[in-house]
Amino acid sequence: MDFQVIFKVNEKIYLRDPEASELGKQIVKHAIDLIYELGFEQFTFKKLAIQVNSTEASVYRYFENKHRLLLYILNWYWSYMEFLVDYRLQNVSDNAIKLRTIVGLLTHELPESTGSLEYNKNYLNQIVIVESSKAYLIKEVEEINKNEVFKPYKDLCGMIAEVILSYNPNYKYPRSLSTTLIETSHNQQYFINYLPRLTDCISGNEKTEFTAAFLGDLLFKVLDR
Amino acid sequence: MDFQVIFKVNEKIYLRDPEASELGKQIVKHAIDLIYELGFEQFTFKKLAIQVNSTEASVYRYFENKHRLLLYILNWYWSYMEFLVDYRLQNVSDNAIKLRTIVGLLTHELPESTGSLEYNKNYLNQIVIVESSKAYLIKEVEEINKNEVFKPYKDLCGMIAEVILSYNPNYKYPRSLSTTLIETSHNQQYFINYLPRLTDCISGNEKTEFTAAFLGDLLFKVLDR
DNA sequence: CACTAAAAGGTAGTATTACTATTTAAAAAA
DNA sequence: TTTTTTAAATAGTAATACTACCTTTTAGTG
Repeated sequence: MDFQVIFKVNEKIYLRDPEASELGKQIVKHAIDLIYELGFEQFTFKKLAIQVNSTEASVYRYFENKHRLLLYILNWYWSYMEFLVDYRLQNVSDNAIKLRTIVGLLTHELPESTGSLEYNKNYLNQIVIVESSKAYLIKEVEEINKNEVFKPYKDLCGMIAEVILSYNPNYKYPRSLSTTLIETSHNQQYFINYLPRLTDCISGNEKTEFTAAFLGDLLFKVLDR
Repeated sequence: MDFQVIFKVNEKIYLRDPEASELGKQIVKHAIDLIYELGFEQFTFKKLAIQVNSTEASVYRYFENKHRLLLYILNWYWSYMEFLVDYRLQNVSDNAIKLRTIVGLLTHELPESTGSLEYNKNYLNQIVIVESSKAYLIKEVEEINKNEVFKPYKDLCGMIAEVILSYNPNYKYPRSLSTTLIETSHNQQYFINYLPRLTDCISGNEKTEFTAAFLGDLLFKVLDR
């Protein structure tokens, strides 16, 4: 069984729907490659235009600026993650297993699918880890928040919060714990690779499982009393 | 009793010691004001030069670029926070009280001192909340990490980790929990103000105490079993 | 099928940003 | 006082982040 899932990203994020044209699709696809390669700071529309064999001005037809393009990519990711969580929790009745599944999804690479024009999931994952906080840590948050550009993140947070409450209806901070889970999964994965002294991950071979172990331990200790 | 505390910031961070001249001090002081006011993205050396009645090139004599200047400010903050933690834990023998004191320090504004040429502590606090992750979420992390520019952060993390271990010697993730505490304190304080649906803080009047309550609850549940 | 309108994309610019090389001024040492 | 050193300003450049305007392509209509 293999199927393609399409997400409609909030149209306030873009000027012209990148899904509606070949150039648009190339822009998003190559943007993911380039942001991964250069980092968001060094990434420019000029460099992106060269990659897609087009011009800077044409990229500007699709996105107001590179921050909007990042938001587009992250909205896609958050929507996809919410879909994955929902999908993987189907037919699971045990709330503890649900929570473990969520931790697993937040701390591991996205499943690679066979669809042809899909994004590089590994790159996407790294972009989420390194760049996602730059989407909201800006002066214009309140302004752009009015356009619901963070709705997919809030929805994902809400969905996880519901599972937390199902597991322990008396817990007082389901949403804050949910965002802590998400943000800490990014932080720890980043620190393990670049600033390991900020973590307790010592050997290289436990890298992939460390964050899940830490977050799983934390989550159940918090909810089990 | 009132005294001034001076911190020597790692000299690899600057080109010329800003503490050694009047212009240098003005640069740092006004940088804090401007980064607070404009956000790090909109902050430029040109704008800073105008504020200190000098020129762009003169600012460049002190710092290689605005990222280094941010690092300088954060190093100062991390050192100051480590000093404060150490100072406030003197003569406290109860490890639970030590942990509560740490949570309090991480979630509240820095104490305003009466020293004349000091920085605006409120602005500094907001800069830490909003901009600190931008200091390490960059392509050059590994490169600049070699110059020990994150040492004060690691030291603060290490000091908190020690208290965690004193409270519960069996806990397996003292450093990761320590960074989680620090980073989550920033995240939650930010979300409460700008994206409150990502938290469980509903009424405006609990804003100041919410993060401490959430983190205190989390910390002791994690360490008490 | 020709003609028009609308949409998509490209050309060619500008202001700002992020720097640097060179020059001048001020302070310290001889 | 003169020389040397250090600090700061002037005057640039290349790259970035856009914008106004023009051309091409596509779609719709008589």
